[in-house]
Amino acid sequence: MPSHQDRDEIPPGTLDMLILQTVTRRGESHGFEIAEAIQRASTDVLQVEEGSLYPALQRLLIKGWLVGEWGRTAENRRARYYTITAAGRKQLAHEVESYHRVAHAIGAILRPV
Amino acid sequence: MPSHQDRDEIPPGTLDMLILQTVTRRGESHGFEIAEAIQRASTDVLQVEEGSLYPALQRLLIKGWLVGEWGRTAENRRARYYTITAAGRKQLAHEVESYHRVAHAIGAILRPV
DNA sequence: TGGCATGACATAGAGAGTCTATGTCACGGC
DNA sequence: GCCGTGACATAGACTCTCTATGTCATGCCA
Repeated sequence: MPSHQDRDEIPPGTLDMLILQTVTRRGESHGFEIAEAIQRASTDVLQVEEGSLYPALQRLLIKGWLVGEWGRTAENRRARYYTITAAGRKQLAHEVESYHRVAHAIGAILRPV
Repeated sequence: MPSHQDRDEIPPGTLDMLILQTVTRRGESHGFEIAEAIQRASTDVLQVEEGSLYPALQRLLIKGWLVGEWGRTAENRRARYYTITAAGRKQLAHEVESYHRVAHAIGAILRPV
């Protein structure tokens, strides 16, 4: 039977980018939704643990890249809904650009002439 | 004038893979050569600091993925020459495969339908 | 011959970021 | 009225890269 632990870890430094991107695409979302969306969009390759998710969301709030607002889910649970800010959009653009530049450089090393 | 600090950092977790790949391509190499080769192959996007390089080489020695042998450079400086082992080749293959799987997943999130 | 820049390796400590494990709290079904 | 569950939260361990510093021998050059 296949291992139940065959998911990869989120590469350090990329979680913030993935969260910002997910909130940008989905609009206002709460933590659980964001984590699920990342896992789904990665076809189950990446799984965001709660112990990584919530500290990351705090960072993004503190830096002003997200704003949070307490609300209620469809099942009437309390939840914090996050929205991206203008600064967050700018930051996301920077991170995506940097990510692609680095990924391209690594690709050049892995696939030498 | 352009900033002289516009290089990106090596993403945590990828340095070992880049070193193994570089030693595989170049054959027997010493530390300085490896760092320079990575920087060149990345078209100067990535720079390996000595404080990252030597601990990484120690890790790879301890894990048995590289073997090291003291020798002399062309300029008669002492240097440690590293060669990849069979286990190192296997490990490199694993890391490259995992890297591509994760990169693909992240790409899917960044470029949504 | 004596100082000194340099090549090459090495280590200590800081800082960032993810993970595991655990805890809290309120809703709502039974 | 209890308890599973959704959702948020924190503490601590661990990994890894960086900055800063140190060592040591070679060979140039005054």
